[in-house]
Amino acid sequence: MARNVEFNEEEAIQKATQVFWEKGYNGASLRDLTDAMQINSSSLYNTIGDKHQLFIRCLNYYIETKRTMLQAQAESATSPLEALIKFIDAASATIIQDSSGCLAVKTAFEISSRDTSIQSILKTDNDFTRTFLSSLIDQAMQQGQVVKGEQPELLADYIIGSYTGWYELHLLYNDPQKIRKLSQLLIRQISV
Amino acid sequence: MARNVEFNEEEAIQKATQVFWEKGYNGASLRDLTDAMQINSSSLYNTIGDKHQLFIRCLNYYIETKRTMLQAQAESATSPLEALIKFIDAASATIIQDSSGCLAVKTAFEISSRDTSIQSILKTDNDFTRTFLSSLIDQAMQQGQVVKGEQPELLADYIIGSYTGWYELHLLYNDPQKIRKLSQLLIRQISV
DNA sequence: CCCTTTTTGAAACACTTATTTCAGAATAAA
DNA sequence: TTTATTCTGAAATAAGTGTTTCAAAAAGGG
Repeated sequence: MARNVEFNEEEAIQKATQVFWEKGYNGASLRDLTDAMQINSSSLYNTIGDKHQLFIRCLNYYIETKRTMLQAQAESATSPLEALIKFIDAASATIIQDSSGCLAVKTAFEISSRDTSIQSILKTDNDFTRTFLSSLIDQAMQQGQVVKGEQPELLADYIIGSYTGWYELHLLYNDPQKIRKLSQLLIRQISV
Repeated sequence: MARNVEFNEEEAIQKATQVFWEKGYNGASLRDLTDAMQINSSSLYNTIGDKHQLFIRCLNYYIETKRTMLQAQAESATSPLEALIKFIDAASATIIQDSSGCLAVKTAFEISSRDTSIQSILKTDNDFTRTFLSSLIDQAMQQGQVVKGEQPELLADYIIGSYTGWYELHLLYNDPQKIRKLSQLLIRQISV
């Protein structure tokens, strides 16, 4: 009945994500994006929408990919504390690998305070991670592997916040050893 | 002999800082900036320079102002641990006040990985804070107010990193109580 | 006062921005 | 094969970008 879409939408989103990741939302122009996606702007506007809608697709794609990776690491653990440690190790390893930082964190600082729809995506992701971590912390406390006396949710936010801090330090110093030491210190602080 | 500059340069830098702070480097247009500074772009280019040079002036102005404020708090303390606690409290209070986050941290995530001159300004500031904090930590350790067994410099980075993390959490949730609890948790973690 | 020097305001600059238009190409059901 | 529908490419759009130009205004020493 009608012509089919020629490009692979998921591949195009991947390419665009890379551009936003490197240059940020404002730093990435539509030409940068369509060049990387190898599609014409009319195709973009016909299927995905405008720059903002494209960014939301990319951000969701990035968040889902990353969450899957981090949790996969934790699931191979044999105890709650080991799962926590694996999660933290995976997080620090990711930071060391990605030279341009975390798209979610970058976005939080670049535009989240001026764009509530994006803010809410990031909050949802944070809420998810907090729930995941505080469940692990709660289990680890009951097994005596993590010091009781602190609220699991607070400790979860503490871990999430540390992760953001490591990203900044890595962006500035590009010193993998620094990040590894900080992540090990965090593990020492929460476990006993 | 010749005409004088009509505008107050420091006031203009202050106004521009506000704009960069709210909108980020890429998000702030030259018209946004000159409107706020209430000067013509020719005056800007004649005295301060282009957008990049203006930003560097603003970033330095911001960093110096903030550093002065935070250290002033610490200096009124009667013991190294109290100085640390006051520094951390002042940091969390600042975060809660500033609805648009920290310009230095925002800049780190927005452009520092692609702009070495700005990266180096941020590094110098971080280095300065680390030296300041690790000196306090060292003194507090010798007085038995902070747990020995960790390197003061690592703990200093730990505090700096936490601070960045709180900023992100505050940008997303705008929940002062959350930041206060996290800063108190940090104080509990380092002191004994 | 004049004269040199510098600053200012308004406009122009060349280029980039995000977005839209539309003729022609591709598609697949009728 | 026709036909209705949708997609694509190239171009056009209008507004915005950072930056420069330049005549006129201001300043103060000679």
